[in-house]
Amino acid sequence: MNLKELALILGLSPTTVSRALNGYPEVNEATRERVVAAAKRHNYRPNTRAIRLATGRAMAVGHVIPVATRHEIVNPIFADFIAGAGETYSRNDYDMVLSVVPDADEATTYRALRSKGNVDGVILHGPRLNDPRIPLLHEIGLPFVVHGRSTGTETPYPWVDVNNRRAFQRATEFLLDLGHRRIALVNGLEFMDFAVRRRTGYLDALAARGIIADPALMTSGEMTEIAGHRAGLQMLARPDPPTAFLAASMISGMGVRRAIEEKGLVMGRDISVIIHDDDLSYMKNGEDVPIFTATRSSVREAGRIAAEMLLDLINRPDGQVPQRLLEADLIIGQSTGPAPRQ
Amino acid sequence: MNLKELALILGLSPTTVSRALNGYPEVNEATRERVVAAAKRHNYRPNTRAIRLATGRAMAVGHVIPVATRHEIVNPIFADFIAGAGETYSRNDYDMVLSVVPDADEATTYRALRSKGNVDGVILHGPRLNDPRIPLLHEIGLPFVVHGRSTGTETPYPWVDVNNRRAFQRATEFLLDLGHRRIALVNGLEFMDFAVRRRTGYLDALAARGIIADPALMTSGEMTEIAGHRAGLQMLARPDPPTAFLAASMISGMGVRRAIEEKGLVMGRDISVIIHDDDLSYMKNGEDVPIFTATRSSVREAGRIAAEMLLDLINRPDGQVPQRLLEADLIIGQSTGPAPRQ
DNA sequence: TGCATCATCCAAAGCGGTTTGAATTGATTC
DNA sequence: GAATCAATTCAAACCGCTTTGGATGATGCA
Repeated sequence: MNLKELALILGLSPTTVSRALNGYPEVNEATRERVVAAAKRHNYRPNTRAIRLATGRAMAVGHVIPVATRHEIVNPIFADFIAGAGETYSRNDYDMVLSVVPDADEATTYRALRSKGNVDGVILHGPRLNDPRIPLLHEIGLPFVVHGRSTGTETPYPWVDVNNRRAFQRATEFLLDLGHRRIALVNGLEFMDFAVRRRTGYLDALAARGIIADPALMTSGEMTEIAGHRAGLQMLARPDPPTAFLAASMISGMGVRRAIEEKGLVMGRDISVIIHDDDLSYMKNGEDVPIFTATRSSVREAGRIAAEMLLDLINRPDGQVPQRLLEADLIIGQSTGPAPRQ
Repeated sequence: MNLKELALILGLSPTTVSRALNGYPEVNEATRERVVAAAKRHNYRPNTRAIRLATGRAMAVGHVIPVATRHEIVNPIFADFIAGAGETYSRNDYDMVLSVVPDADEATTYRALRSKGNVDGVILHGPRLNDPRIPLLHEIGLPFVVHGRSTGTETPYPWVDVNNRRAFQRATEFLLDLGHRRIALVNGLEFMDFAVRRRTGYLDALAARGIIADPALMTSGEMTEIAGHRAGLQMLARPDPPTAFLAASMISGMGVRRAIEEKGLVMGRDISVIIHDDDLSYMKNGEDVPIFTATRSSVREAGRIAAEMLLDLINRPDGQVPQRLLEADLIIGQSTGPAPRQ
């Protein structure tokens, strides 16, 4: 069932039918009702491909998932971000198209998406310091929203980000208030912007109390259980081990916990741990009582916001450059306690 | 730069340029080279929207992600499955479009995808017993591949699945061989097909040794850390606790481990644990030495296979109904050992 | 030489919608 | 009674490609 057939059945021109269904004012209300009824009855649904060609809009948003060719890791927060964003897209009749691309080909992918007209805009994931993709997207004129920020990028660009610096600063202050002085940072990869901001927050908090950060207590790496475990073991094996850890994620925190327990120590009593909790649906930080004390910010919510921003940007490109900073909550769980007396 | 402009520049008709670029035989080889060179020079990329309308094919594959309205969980294996499938799509110039849909609206979504012509086929995720989506897709004639199977569905349908029954049977046998008699099953939700098959494998192995399964040692629930932890605690608190656990995933296994450790027991010595390992990139089961003894099957690989099947199905619909059963490896790690003497 | 064949290219008709510009009608105004 | 106007409707162009059905010469063969 297509427009022409429907028009024939109704004894109207395709023009009028199209207008009736799209809510244009220049069509008699009685006619419109007749058309709408007929459309429902024959369950007519306009062909998306035709609409897209006719309107010149893709009615689709791209998410480019870079897969690092070295360490083939897909970011686990991805599923939840997508879930958040997807709801927004569905509501607005946009498609979400995912491109899984070896990170070396990312630039090509954006260019192709643009010139082939597959999408009206994109969400940029995992921004790095001075991320080259941002000027690239500006250059090719494809609307975009960054999930995160990119330190070093001069020209303004749309983003939604968690206040990572502030979150880790607060977490560090909280540990300091509990009497901890040797606080370890098990950070994400520090070419990622968020990781650098977190380190800054951590360092700021230490500096504010006149504590000199010990490079031996700072690592950065993949946010996996394994990496967290390894970092934890290494640091706890030192002659002057930390009494507390800041871990980059739920998952690396679990690795740290495993290291603590392997050493015969008890988390929350001997060693404190604070994680950053993205509030992933399949990786909840406890139900009523949180397992970990955590800085929490829902990545799903971030997805929702980013998607709304992008659709806005696509539909009125003249507006301001939207930017949104989300504050993380500090959730007190069972993994922290006063620093043990030496 | 579009086809017409390029044709004008070359002094050729759009027809010839189109054919030259699409490798049709009826164009002079010299002409083809000239066209290809010009296309590259002006970096012409045909408009996808136009191709789609003209050819009547969407050049896109849909993945419908049902978001359960009750427990808002996004399946964590999703990211890796997508990564596997996405590679295949990119290579074949197909788009992957994700629809995040409240599970109640799933049927409507398939119907709409079909009649609006957004996709040429879909991957069905998370099949249940007697899954109504399978007859639905058959009815509306949208090519599809199921990731998993659906017990009770009579007519043949295309699928790729892990041999879950066999995997859990082997895991159970392995524990039995180690002398364990009280083996607990921390299963996924048992309206999911894979969970039922796993239970069957577990029960088969027990029955083959003449062991009567204890209902108190079987739970099914969300595959989260929390749920695994809760199940572990409950069972260990019994007067006749299990000496071994089978856990449905890496994540629920970590919950079980936490329960074991909270009880002051040591995993691999006091209590054995075997998990099913989907080989998720962000959740590796150890590097050289696996943390958990596990039945392992890469969900990413499954994604790759499913995608290839689907594209095949789309491009020659006359063929056989493809079905592919993947066997899981049994990986011996540190989480299992001989059953302790009572 | 005449005719069939082949290689090469093109005009034009789709694909299924949207949108422009104009036509029709009845009511209103002068 | 003619002119004006608003309310409706429609024919046709268009979006940018693919594909059908020729057209045009050159070549092969009897």
